[in-house]
Amino acid sequence: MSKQFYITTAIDYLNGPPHLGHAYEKVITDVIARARRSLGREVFFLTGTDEHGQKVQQAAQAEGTRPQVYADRLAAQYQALAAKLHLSNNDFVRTTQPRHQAVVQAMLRKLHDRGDIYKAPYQGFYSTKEETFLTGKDRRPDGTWDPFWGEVAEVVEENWFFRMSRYQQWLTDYIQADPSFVQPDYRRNEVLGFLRAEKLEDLCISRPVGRLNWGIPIPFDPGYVNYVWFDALTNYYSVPAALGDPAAVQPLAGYLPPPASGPAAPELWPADIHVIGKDILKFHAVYWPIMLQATGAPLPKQVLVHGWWQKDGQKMSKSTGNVVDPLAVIDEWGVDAFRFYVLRELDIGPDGNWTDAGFQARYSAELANGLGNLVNRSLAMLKRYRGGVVPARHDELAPDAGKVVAEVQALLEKNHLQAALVGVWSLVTRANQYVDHTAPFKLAKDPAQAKRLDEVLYNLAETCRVLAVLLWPFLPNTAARIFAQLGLSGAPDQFSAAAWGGLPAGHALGEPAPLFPRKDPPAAAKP
RNA sequence: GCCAGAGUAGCUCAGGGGUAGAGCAGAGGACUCAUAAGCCUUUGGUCGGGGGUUCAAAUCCCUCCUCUGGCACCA
Repeated sequence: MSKQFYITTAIDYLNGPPHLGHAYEKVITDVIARARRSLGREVFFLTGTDEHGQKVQQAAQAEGTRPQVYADRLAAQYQALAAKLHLSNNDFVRTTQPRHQAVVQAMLRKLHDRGDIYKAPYQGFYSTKEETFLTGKDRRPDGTWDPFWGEVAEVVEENWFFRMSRYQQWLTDYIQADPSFVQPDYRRNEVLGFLRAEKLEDLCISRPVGRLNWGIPIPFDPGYVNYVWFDALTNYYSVPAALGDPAAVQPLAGYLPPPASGPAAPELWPADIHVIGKDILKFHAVYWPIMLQATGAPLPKQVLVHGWWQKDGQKMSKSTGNVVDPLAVIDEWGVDAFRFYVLRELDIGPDGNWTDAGFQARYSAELANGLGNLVNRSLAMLKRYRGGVVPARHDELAPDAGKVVAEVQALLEKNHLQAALVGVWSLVTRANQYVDHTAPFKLAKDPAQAKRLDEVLYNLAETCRVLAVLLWPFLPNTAARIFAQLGLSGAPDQFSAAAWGGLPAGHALGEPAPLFPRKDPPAAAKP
């Protein structure tokens, strides 16, 4: 067994139902996972939910229920989203799972023994009403507190701290030495920028149980629960460790019970890519590598940072109502149309802007009229003129297809998903041009042109097959439907099958049907 | 405020000393296999303002304007 390609999404905090941002991050991660599998790697794709903390505790309280009951209900929504997006995740981690908590506690004990965790007084301004410490940012310019916070008192309480500050220089050197550790480059520059400008402080990692009890207990101090960092970030590591991955288990030797001997443990750690949103960059590019370094565990190879979506040029917010509900879009347009729009519209990195008009334009122009119509016209002609039986191989479009296949492979290996889609569509366009230039519908009227018609029809059908293979990581449903319409069994899930000439002569097609039905706009009301 | 980055066709953006580019949108045309889709042709820009360097600037320099991102817990 060899090291798998291990990729993760951020885990979602259960403070509300899933929205576009959650769905987007999962789609790009899924495409990378599927692409690597298609290119021959064994892949482990992890997503999950972050279930502890004050907001969950309070939300449960407000409903008069226990936090675990509340968390179960919300987590089910996120699992349903994963299914609805057709994610190919191999596991779904929940931070309330015992397998996760055991690893978190093991890591804390090791760091405590090593002296990287210490207890100290924490001084701050505490709002009893909101049950939270306030920071300087919450203070108004004149130094007073907004009445929203109620009575604010200066409080000193003991807490546990992680000795992060001593790793600042090491981390700076590390990131400087490895340009691919944080991507895109401008995010890496941001990290280096504040590592240069600000002094890292030690991290407060606990809360007294009197204030917060919905958390993983600090194993060496029953008066405290763990606060966020060692709980949430550690999910990436706890799942491999719980599965018995030697690279994850070994650094915690003596702190974790030895894994039950069972089926061969997967080799996952270190993660190849953590896909995250720009809002949690610092935690993943600063806190997390330091936590791992202190633990003596290898660091993930890359933190890949995506941007946020706006709607119609404005920040999405529940109060203004300009939100995009991914589930509603999928119900109306299909999951592949949703995946296509977010992948084609926005490159990984910058912020994007969702517009319904833009969505419909891409659906209509690129999916229905471009890809869908190409497959439909190609297969319909093969059915009509040749009874749906594939003619002898002919290679007229092979060079064009081969060029696109090579280009898309190179782009997939660099996770340039948007550019890869542009590349795939260049083959769609090429094939549509080919139909017009060769005019098989005219050839069909002249019996003397029968051989030429065979050649053209083969090139078109084979191009459709190649397209299915190329599209698999992005639009798995559509790729599978193209295969089915070509009468091919199995899934187009191996990139090597994109090599020209896979359709055998004499093979019988399935039944052609539009892949993306035209959506006529509702009858425009004329004034 | 500080640190990055960006202003190029109606829209989204590429180009980075030598005759302004692509996709979409718009206009026109020939066709008819197909989801009235597709294909071909085409209109359109003093490259944010001003100054400078140069034989030559969208490109390099200065300056101003505007916008965006980041500056420690919202995907």
